[in-house]
Amino acid sequence: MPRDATPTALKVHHDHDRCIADALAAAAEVCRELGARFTPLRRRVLEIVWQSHKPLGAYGILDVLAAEGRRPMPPTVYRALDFLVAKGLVHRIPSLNAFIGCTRPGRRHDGQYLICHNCGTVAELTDEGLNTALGKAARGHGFAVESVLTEAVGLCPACAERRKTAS
Amino acid sequence: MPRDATPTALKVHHDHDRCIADALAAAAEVCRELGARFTPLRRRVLEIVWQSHKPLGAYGILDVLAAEGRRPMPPTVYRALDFLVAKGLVHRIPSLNAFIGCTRPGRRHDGQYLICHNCGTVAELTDEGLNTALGKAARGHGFAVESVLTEAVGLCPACAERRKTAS
DNA sequence: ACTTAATTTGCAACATTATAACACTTCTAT
DNA sequence: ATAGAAGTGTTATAATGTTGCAAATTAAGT
Ligand SMILES: [Zn+2]
Ligand SMILES: [Zn+2]
Ligand SMILES: [Zn+2]
Ligand SMILES: [Zn+2]
Repeated sequence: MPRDATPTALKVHHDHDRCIADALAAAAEVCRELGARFTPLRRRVLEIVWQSHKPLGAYGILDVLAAEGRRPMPPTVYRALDFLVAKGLVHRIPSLNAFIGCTRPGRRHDGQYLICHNCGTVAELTDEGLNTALGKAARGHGFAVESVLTEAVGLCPACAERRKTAS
Repeated sequence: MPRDATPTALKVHHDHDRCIADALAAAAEVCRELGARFTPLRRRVLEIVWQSHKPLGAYGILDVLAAEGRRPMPPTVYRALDFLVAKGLVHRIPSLNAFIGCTRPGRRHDGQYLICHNCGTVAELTDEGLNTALGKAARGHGFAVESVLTEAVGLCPACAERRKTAS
């Protein structure tokens, strides 16, 4: 896969079940490599995050789990999310208080998140050039960057198309 | 002032009272130009935000106002903050749930925020090159960026110096 | 000046997001 | 088997943010 292929979230049609299956398999592999435990709860939370096309909040995850009989309390879900974020399997989008599955798990990376203000989907870019450029600019002022999170708000391709057609 | 002069927050010594006075004067001017009302409450909230060297949360502002006799309720402060953010006088840092005074009020801009994980100060950069680079990358995937917010976490010059000296 | 409309602030109640503390269970390693 | 570590369940609470309506203030028109 080319380094900057268009993020799945920006593609109109794709086999999302496959996305989920791949993500879970990759997560299991990452955990195995890191010696971390990919427990049923963590697996299920990751799956729920991936099943949502939009970023999902912790309480949204709780609702899904509640609907399927389990009745976990907030700390349970937050702990699973903390784990998934720490292992780089999920990203938190601070401006949305919500989480999305990482499309490039395994390697550590700083992402750029493209948030559609019309449909709410979020796509993840990983442009290292942007990060190094910021690192350089900050360094010029004596600031040593360790991690970066970029949130862009705008209109996704699907919504732009829809808007054009409607007019 | 050169376009990318080092942000005030990264300078070790400066006359912060002067910072605050300048910011309030600039805010009054911006509001006048926009035909917006710079009421005492809004002015006071902006002042409180500027008086803090670190980003301040809405409830932190409430505490300051409460300590001086006034007992405003959360909506009062949130509305003042909404106004100040809308007019570009204050920025919200989502990952901190907190606010900082804008160092370049007036012109609309997307900033990069340098958050020191040691002392908590935040400096604002405004590197348009970074924003246009992200805009271009996103556009390559069909996404039309409208606004960007970049949060970098790392070590500020003062803390780096302190750490070097201590070792 | 007087009236009216719009904006701003006060206030009460509530909604959402996140964490602390501790008990209990499950897994891992010796 | 047993001890320690890691994970989960549970209760309660903290921190952050919003809705809706009433009262006060301000701006604008007559
Ligand atoms: Zn990622
Ligand atoms: Zn969209
Ligand atoms: Zn600014
Ligand atoms: Zn610092």
